[in-house]
Amino acid sequence: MEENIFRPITFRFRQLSQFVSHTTNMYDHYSFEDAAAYQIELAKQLKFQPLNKIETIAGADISFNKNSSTMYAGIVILTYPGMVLKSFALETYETNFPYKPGFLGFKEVPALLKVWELIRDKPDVVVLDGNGILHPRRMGVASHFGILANQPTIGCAKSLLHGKNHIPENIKSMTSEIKNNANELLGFALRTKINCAPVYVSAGNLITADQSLKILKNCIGNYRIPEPTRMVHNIVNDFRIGKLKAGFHEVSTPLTLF
DNA sequence: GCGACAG
DNA sequence: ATCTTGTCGC
Repeated sequence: MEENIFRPITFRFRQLSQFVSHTTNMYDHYSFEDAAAYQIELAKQLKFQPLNKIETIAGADISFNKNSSTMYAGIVILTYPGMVLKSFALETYETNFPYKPGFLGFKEVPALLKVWELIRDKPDVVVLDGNGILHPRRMGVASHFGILANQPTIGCAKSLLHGKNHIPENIKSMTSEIKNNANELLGFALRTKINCAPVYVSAGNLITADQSLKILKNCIGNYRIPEPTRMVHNIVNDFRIGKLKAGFHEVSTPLTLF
């Protein structure tokens, strides 16, 4: 079998170990064309299988100053379904890949993999701020992270990137299916709070669509944004403005922070 | 060609 | 995503 010389060289060495030892984003020089091809390759590795025991759940997110290449990445670990904050990790990372709809993973995933290394006890599942397979190439940020970290993930986006759905009833926990042009079910709109826009839930990797939805329903608190995402968003923001420091943090004092 | 478009 | 004041609605 000879090697295909037209295969972009960038496909050969983009595994987890290639990211964690670096401080800057190895995707920075990808063209959008190569990035799209890479997403299609990654999508072939997706697996959707039931998760049996879920005792901890994580939220992962990025914060950054406008026009800055410094990303403030964070991951929080909560009990499930208790939603009690146990620990969190924070780290900065340099990225120059621009934001473009459909390519969020290239901007955020390398930074998230860097913080992921700091987490002592890996959670059973990670919720990402964005989509899983609810994506034109089935490779939203949650699926992208899930493949490279070989970790169960769920995508939870605040607005719709791809697909069509009917609006879920204006009742807490109501859902509606989201399908693509080929009429394939890719995710759900979930009404987390009355009179608020729904969030969009999809499987990332190593989990099923139905289970992703069921889990996120158990993460709804008194806000529109489900607890794992809401907490990590608050924490990475405090990290960005200097109120929290990089590193791994255990939360000894129980309960209601943030 | 036109409209849509996660964070 | 971030920058921001007031304001409408439950």
